[in-house]
Amino acid sequence: MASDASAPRSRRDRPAKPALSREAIIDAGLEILRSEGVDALSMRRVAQALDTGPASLYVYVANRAELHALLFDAAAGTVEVEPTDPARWREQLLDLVTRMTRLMSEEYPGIAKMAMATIPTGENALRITESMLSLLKAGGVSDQAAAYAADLISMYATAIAYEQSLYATQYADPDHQEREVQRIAAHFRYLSADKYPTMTALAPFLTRGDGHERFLLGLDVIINGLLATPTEGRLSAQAWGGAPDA
Amino acid sequence: MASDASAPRSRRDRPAKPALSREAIIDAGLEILRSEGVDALSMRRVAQALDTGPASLYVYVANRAELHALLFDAAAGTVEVEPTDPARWREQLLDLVTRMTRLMSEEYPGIAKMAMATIPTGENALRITESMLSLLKAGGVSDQAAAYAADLISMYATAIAYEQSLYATQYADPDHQEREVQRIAAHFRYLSADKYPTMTALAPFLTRGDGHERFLLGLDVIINGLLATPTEGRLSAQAWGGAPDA
DNA sequence: ACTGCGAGCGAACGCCGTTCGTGACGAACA
DNA sequence: TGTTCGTCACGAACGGCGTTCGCTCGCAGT
Repeated sequence: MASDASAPRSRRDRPAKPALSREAIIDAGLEILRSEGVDALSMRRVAQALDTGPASLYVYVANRAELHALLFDAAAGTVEVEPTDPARWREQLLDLVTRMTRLMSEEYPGIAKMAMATIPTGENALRITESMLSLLKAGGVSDQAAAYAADLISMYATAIAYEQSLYATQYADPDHQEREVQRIAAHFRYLSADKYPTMTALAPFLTRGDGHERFLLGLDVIINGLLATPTEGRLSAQAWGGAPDA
Repeated sequence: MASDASAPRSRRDRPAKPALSREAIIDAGLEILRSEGVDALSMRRVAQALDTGPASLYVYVANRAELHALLFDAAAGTVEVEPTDPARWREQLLDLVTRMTRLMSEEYPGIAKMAMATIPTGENALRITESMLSLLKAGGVSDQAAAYAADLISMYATAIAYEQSLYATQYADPDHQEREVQRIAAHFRYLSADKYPTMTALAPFLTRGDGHERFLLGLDVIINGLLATPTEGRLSAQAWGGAPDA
């Protein structure tokens, strides 16, 4: 929302300090999130950025959880969705989920934590869910399967982003990160082959591939599984693919 | 040396206090986790349960993160794995993952948060991973696919448990929880059909099914997807199903 | 009997989320 | 114009957190 220019007088027309508002709080929060990560995002830190005390925020925001929800949806607003093209549904779906994940793991590191803690019900999150459902329907997925798949895929994107953002913040130095992977790989190799026969045998495979490759493969597995799981399988038709009853 | 009757006696005056140890700390932590949830699990709370100050814990535990990792692995120790029976691999896998999820969402509510924050590398976590890999291999999954699937399935179990434990702690009253679901369902129904056509059309499906049913269906989707995704698909054979090169 | 060591722990530091009471000030009203 | 009133801003405080510092003192080794 743009600043209101129609009101000639404001509480404090001093240009020195932009009036406190929900938008100002969200903007400040996003900036902190982007530059300092989610751990730095405290009420006090946001208040400090707005040159005020933490108590002042509570006029516009009920509590920390609400601030987080607002910030998440504001961040989600930067994800653009394109109209569904049925011929390219799978490609579009992969692209959408990739951008969601990138947003949560790179652009606003740590914001995935917020998405895990609450079901996102903000306007922008709904816009993304709408697009995802539309793409799934274009792919010929049944109503019930699409509804559940949207949940599953969102969860996947969020969990992946959460893990990746954790590594990114924990090992800011890429070399350090590489060394950590090597350390774990070595750990696998020294395991007792008696106790962990499969693991030792598969050790080379356990640490293979970079994050993005693994992400795309997981997405493929989910989508293929969706298409391969019968709409009325061994579970009740009502729960999985039947008609709504309410 | 109780010289002053009004002054509290020193802790040292007390005789047989169970000596502080890593095990005692873990036991106390598990008990708090079980009865009060992960949010109550602070260094101070554990110290209090052991009738001491928080500083004393740091002799045995490096920091909060290490305590969490220790607790997670101790909890994982209560999950029993049975020998792989190739004929029943799928059933056994579902059972194993179900028990993992139940552990994290019900028995030790909130412990899933710890599993998301670090790759579990404790002895008991490895035992479970070993079993999972063995079951996947018994199901005819390729080496590379099994290695990745173990990751994917663990992530799924953890994320599901995390969500469920959050609801459980947030809405301790089951009625309240039910009402919350209804509230969200109503929210979906009142969405603008212009902006969210697919969502409004699918609204009845979006809130259907209880947690456990959804959990099992997701697991089915993942396993089916695993079997349906070609070992050498559109991605390089080296990354997905090829032989190790190291 | 003495000594060195290290476990145990009291106290403190600097964070955190949240609440309370108060003061300032524009708007409405007399 | 003067007065009241409601609301926003905010200083201060409360109770909690993780972690560190340095002291005390029981005990093992001599």
